[in-house]
Amino acid sequence: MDEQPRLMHSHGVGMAGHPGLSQHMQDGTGGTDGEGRKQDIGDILQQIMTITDQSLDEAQARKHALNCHRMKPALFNVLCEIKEKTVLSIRGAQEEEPPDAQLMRLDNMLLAEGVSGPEKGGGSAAAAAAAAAAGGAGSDNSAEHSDYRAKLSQIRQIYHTELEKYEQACNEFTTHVMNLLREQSRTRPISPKEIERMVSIIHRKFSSIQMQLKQSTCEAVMILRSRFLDARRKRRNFNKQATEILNEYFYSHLSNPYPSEEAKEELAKKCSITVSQVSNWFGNKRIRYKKNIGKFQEEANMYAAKTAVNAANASAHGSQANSPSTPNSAGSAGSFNMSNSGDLFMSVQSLNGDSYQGAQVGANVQSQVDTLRHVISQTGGYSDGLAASQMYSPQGINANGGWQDATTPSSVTSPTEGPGSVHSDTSN
DNA sequence: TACAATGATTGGGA
DNA sequence: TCCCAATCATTGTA
Repeated sequence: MDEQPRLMHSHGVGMAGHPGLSQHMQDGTGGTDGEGRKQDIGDILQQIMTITDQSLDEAQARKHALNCHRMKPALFNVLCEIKEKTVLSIRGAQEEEPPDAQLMRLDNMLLAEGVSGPEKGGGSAAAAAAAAAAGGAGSDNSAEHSDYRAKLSQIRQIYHTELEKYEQACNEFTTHVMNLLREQSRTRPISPKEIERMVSIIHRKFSSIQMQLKQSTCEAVMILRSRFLDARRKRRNFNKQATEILNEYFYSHLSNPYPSEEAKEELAKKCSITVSQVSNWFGNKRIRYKKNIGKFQEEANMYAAKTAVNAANASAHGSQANSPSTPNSAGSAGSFNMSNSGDLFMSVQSLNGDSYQGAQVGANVQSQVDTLRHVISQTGGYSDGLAASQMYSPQGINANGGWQDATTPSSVTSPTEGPGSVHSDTSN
């Protein structure tokens, strides 16, 4: 550091732009003193040239003598400036580089994924976004979600550790090089500008390493994310109970199989699946049912009978028509009410054989029909519902291929429809 | 292994 | 935003 003032005092003014040298030579162009100084410079150059031939001690002594020589600053100034001009002509074009767009993209991505920036929220937000994109969060999904977060956190930790290492290494190396250059500036012409340039070169090199680190981190996040989403894409069939619950709801609301948001949530809870999965299931079911009604008739009959039997059992026990296997089995005030609606009677009427069922329903189902008739006569008050249900086609699909209007009599005819119950049929 | 069943995704319409 | 329709991709079964 204390060598600094000895290197270059100023730039640009004086004879040929070499103030130090000019100061010594300005009055010497025509006099004997000038001749003497030229001789001095010649001596210095000669000494420099021969310094390597001397012994170490001798060289050290000579070095010291040179450092203290009155012409040294001037000579260094000249050499520095020549060097400066040469280097500038080579590197001038590369000096000012615009901020790297690629680096900015990487930074933005790392920030968005929660790898860089504040830890809280970022990663989980990205994971939540990924979860939402893949259809919500169930019990399995939340396990995957936490797995995703754990892995993301691991990536984040590695990234920050490496980044710290790079920064530390960069600082250490920069300091080392600066010290080295300052030390060397005693014996060779090195300007502060050159040291600065060297530092910026080092920083550039390290930032390119940093960019590689960022790129690798981004790649790791992308791989993690795609794996996470792919795992979600792998479907698993719903378990039997879930399918039964969904089917029961579907067939008991056949005139308008559009569960409300509350009903979907309830179904999702009962089936241990997500609301999106419930929506998907109903979407698929409606279309597939409509496309091939005949194929689903037996299933429809079975669920209608099942629901009716459940209703009968519940009725026999003097309570509402709840069963453990039906969506409204919880029996809580907020649960949706799916049985005993007009839909059920629609199915019951179908079972009576006026339409397609006549030829298809087997003896077993026929006995269920008898049971249902019995249930109807016992529970009473259903005649209105029966009449109302006659407004619908057996499958609840109108002539246009769509389901009946949402304002179906199902909610009107339902004898157990309480004010607190959530009826999905009004959702559309 | 072929085929059916089924959950998920995508694009378009209202 | 929800739904429909088509389609994809995986799972289950004969």
